Amino acid sequence: MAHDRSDADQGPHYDAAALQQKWLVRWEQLQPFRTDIPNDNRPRKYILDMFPYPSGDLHMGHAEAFALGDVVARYWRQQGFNVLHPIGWDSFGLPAENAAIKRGIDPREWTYANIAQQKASMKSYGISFDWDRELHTSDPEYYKWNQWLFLKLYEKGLAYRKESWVNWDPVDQTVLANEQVLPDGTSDRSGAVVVKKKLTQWYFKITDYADRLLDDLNQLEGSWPPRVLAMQRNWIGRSIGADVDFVIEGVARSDEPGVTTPSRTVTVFTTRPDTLYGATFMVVAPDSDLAAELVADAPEELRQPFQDYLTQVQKTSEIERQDASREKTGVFLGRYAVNPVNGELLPIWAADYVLADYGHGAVMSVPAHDQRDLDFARKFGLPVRVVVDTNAPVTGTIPVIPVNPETGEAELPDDLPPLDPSITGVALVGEGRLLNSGPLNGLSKSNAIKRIIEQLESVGRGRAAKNYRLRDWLISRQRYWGTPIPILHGEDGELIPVPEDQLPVLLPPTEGLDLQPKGTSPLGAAHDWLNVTAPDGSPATRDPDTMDTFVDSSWYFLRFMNPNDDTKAFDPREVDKWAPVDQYVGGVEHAILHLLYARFITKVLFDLGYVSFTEPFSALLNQGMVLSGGSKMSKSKGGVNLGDEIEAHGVDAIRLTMAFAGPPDEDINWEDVSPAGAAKFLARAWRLAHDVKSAPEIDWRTGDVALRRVTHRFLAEAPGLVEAFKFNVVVARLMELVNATRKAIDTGPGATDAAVREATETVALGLSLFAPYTAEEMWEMLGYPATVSAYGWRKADPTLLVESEVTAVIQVDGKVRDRLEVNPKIDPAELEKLAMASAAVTRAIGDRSIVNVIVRAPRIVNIATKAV
RNA sequence: GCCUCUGUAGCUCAAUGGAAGAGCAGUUCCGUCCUAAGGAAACGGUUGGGGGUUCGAGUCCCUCCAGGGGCACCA
Repeated sequence: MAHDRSDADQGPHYDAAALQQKWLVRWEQLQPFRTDIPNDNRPRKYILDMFPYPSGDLHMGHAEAFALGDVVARYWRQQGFNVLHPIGWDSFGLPAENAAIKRGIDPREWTYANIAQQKASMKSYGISFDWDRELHTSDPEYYKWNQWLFLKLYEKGLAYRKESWVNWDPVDQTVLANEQVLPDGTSDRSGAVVVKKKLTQWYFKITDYADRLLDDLNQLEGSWPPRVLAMQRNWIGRSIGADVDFVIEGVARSDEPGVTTPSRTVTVFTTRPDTLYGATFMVVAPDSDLAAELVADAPEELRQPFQDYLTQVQKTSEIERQDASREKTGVFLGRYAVNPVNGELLPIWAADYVLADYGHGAVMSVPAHDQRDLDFARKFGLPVRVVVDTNAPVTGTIPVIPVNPETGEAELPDDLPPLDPSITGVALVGEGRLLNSGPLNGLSKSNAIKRIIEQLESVGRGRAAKNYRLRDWLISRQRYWGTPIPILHGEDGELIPVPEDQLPVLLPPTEGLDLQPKGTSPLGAAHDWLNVTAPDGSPATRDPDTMDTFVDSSWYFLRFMNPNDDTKAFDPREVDKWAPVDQYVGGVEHAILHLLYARFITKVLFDLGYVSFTEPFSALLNQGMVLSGGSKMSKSKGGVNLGDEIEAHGVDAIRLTMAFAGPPDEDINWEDVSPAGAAKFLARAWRLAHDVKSAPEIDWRTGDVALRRVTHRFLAEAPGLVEAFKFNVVVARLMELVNATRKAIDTGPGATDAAVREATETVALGLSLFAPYTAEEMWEMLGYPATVSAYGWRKADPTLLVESEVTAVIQVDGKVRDRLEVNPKIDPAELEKLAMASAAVTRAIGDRSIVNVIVRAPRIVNIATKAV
């Protein structure tokens, strides 16, 4: 830390700012982290930090993520690996466009100026990136390959257009993917409440990969954080069940007397086909085509109520609609479906608890065994039939439920038998034997499901089926600053892919364009750009939308192997050498979005034969957030500013603070950590190197054995700790080593001892993972040429790890009665003999008889006794 | 409500089923013209509660409590 010292005789000062200035220049010259060393046959590691959006300056979140990722990268380099640790910029996207609009400048200008600034901050932050591989997704040289990727998906039928209800951000005036809508129904970008709009948009068919995206998560078990795996599984949301076909009876047409509409079939998806005999009505989504179709043939007096209901539903916000506690609403459509197993007529209702875009937009309602259906049935007086015996007699009586006289609340006894759901209002969702179900009676749930599916299949009225919560990925955006979609629209509306050799479709200049969001793409107004000639000579227009920027980031990790190749997106040979990414590092905010898309695109590229692996990121480390006062730190909220912290304590102290704060995946409370403490520790470490009074050539074996043991324990322990991401523990161990070395210098063998040099060099090597400036300086002070990052980790000497004597604990009935200093290789029988000979032990046993003696040499002997 | 992770010293965390530890902070002392760096010592625990398995449990099992995260009208 920089001190204003008036007194120059105070001894050596650790000056972080000076070290930064000195080594930043040296590293620029030495380029220690360039990866493309020819004929390098060291084993490889691909360590990747999620590339940042260029917001202009480094913030706390980046500082933490990059510090932690760099520990891993530097560690593997130190372990003798050829490490690829690249960095790039996720530089397309809304913030740049919005900022540019606000300032009246070109988004390019704003973006690339930000990158220049942020790059400088990142360089001084000392991350061991290979800057030669830097890429920008907003460069035509990059987004050309987004377009290539789009065309590949299009050829494969994985990119398609459809009209659908989409999420519309009314502030940014663009559509959003499902994944970009937060659980509270707001946009993850603008924070605006998302509304539904019916639009024709481009989608990627990620649902084709739902099974693989789900099943392959098992491969990642243990190397991805459990919560991310859980979130992905939830998001994909596979349900297994059956499709059941119901015939809907024709109805007499009101406009043409005597004419009956033909009957038709409606398929519903259910996870509980075993309860089919308990179905008492059917519900369709009010906003589905099916509802409109059914009601069209319904009696006149039912059509108006339906229209009113639909209008009301469409006014309901997504947030409200998803509130499960909200009272059920719905209207009867005047139509009936025939239950395929018993011929019963089920009235068909429209209700907004059924979603149009899940399953078939219709459900069979089994109110006895589904809470939603039961709520609905009770509201509208529909019948309830129990078909599963959930392990207790079903009664129709209302039990007397004791009421707590103080609180006035009902106290339900634990052994309350399952009751008629139509009375209790509680659906019976437990498992049990089937009843009231014809041939299914007496069967268990799983057998009943098997049997009913067979039964339905044999009459062609149903089949086993799967459904997913996952929807297709909507990739169109009505904004300027993104990758143009490489499709032409012909005169007759036909879709014409831009030929590959005409890529990239460049973004037109912003001159004359109004980028102000207005609901349609600004590119639509770029007439010279928009109107083109199709390959067959006919006039056509370009697709005016741009791609979701998550397309850009879904494959960028493949581009780092040859970021400047203008002949292909990536080089499969080079990719094979490095990918998949051995260690991916980034924030948990991408647990679904980016990671799911990248996994999807990787699988597509695998199927297309471009890559030989199906999962892009073999291991994932999620760092927590940096919090201040309980909320995420950001410039806008004021409070602690990264730049100020670095100014005050130095880069190394901040990086060390990040690593030392706790397990990487936990949030950091800035109030709980002490960058000043970290700086103090660094100064202490640095002073060791200053104090060492021996030459590099000195033979460590001549050094003080006690200190050497501490050093070698650290050498033995640290690698495992780093690999388990226990960086905070490594730092704590480093502090112990520094303390032990200090003690050896001041009150032990002194600064000339070989063990002091060995320990100090080990501190420098260990610190080089966390505090590169300090480590580099220490290394130089210790008499070695730069850079410390070129030196390997040292192997612990096993002879220094075994103690010459260990303490064996002698217990009687689990209580410690004596301690013996013994040879670690002591024979169990001998240890037992020694234990029995102990006076303290004999005393503890007294007149009790020995029933068992457990000997675990050399650690412990436990003598179990009982009264005679 | 469901799923999931986590509860050990003031804080952050260690501890192949075998003696409950470290770092930081705090306390006292030494040092100093003053301040700080530096040094020394001691303090700090019902391992969230309760049950079980075991010769032996922070560790394994059950249960409850607390906190974090995710999902939640997806049939």
